[in-house]
Amino acid sequence: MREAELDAAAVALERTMSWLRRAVRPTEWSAVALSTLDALDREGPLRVTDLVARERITQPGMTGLVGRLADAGLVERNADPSDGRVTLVAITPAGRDYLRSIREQRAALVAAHLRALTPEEQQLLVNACRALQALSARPLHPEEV
Amino acid sequence: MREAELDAAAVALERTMSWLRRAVRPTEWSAVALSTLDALDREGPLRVTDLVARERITQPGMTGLVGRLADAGLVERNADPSDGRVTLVAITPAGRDYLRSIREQRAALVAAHLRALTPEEQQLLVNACRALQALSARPLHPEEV
DNA sequence: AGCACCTATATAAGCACGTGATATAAATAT
DNA sequence: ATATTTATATCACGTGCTTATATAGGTGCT
Repeated sequence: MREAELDAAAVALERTMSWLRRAVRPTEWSAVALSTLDALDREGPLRVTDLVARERITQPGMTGLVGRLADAGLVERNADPSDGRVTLVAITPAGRDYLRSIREQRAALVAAHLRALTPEEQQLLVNACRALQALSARPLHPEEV
Repeated sequence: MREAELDAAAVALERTMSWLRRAVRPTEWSAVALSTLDALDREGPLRVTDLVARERITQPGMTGLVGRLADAGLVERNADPSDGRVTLVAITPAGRDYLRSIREQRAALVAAHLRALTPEEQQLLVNACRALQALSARPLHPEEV
């Protein structure tokens, strides 16, 4: 029965994800691009290979994305002094600004919807915040499922 | 301060959405396609225009998507007896089967991650289920944000 | 040192799935 | 009846991925 509850929670989360996709205004950058910027913002400079492992995307896809982000000035590519093969990707101030503006805009939209829920429902979601953070902090191993 | 809590919850939800995108295995069908199938499954046959209003997609895009789904046998297009212009789109049994298999697979993956959280965190998420359902049931007006 | 192999990234060609502009056909209004 | 509006379809195109392959740097063995 605890299993059933967890399954129900998983389904609810998945459906909420779908709702969020429809709720947020599409941006000029793809979901992968935003997620990549977020990773660089929170974890500092990363190699292309690291980003490939994080995002569900192929290596050439990530190379192309990094190239477009660099052209737009949102990230910069630097050489790794200790290994001539790798390119270290770092977010720029402009990238941080852009990311923050998107986050604020989306949070405002979602918060507006939250405000329309009942106070009890709002409280339940506020309480669940910690758990959501723990969940979304979980690393993803490519071998699973 | 309640505002701040709601904002924090909104941010946590948004970040969880991003995590879910990375967590789930990409399917042969796009997120829009799955969301469209879900809408047809839960609300019954809909017109192309209804689907356009639900999903963040243009009308030609939806016409194309419906065409591909129909070619794959997941939906069928029928004429509306009361209005010769509209095509009513309905999910087929094969479409339902496919949708169910995806939902089960994703729920299993998310549930596996939930099981790795602390019991308290699990309980918080189980409790928040009702609120998530209420949130994801909210209709989206195109004029907002 | 020299050679084979491995690893990190880049390049190239192609395809899926969107977009905007426009066409067509049915309904509605005058 | 004709004009206008509405619902869908078609067309040409672009972005952002994909797979396959190339290139250049690192590693290990003799």
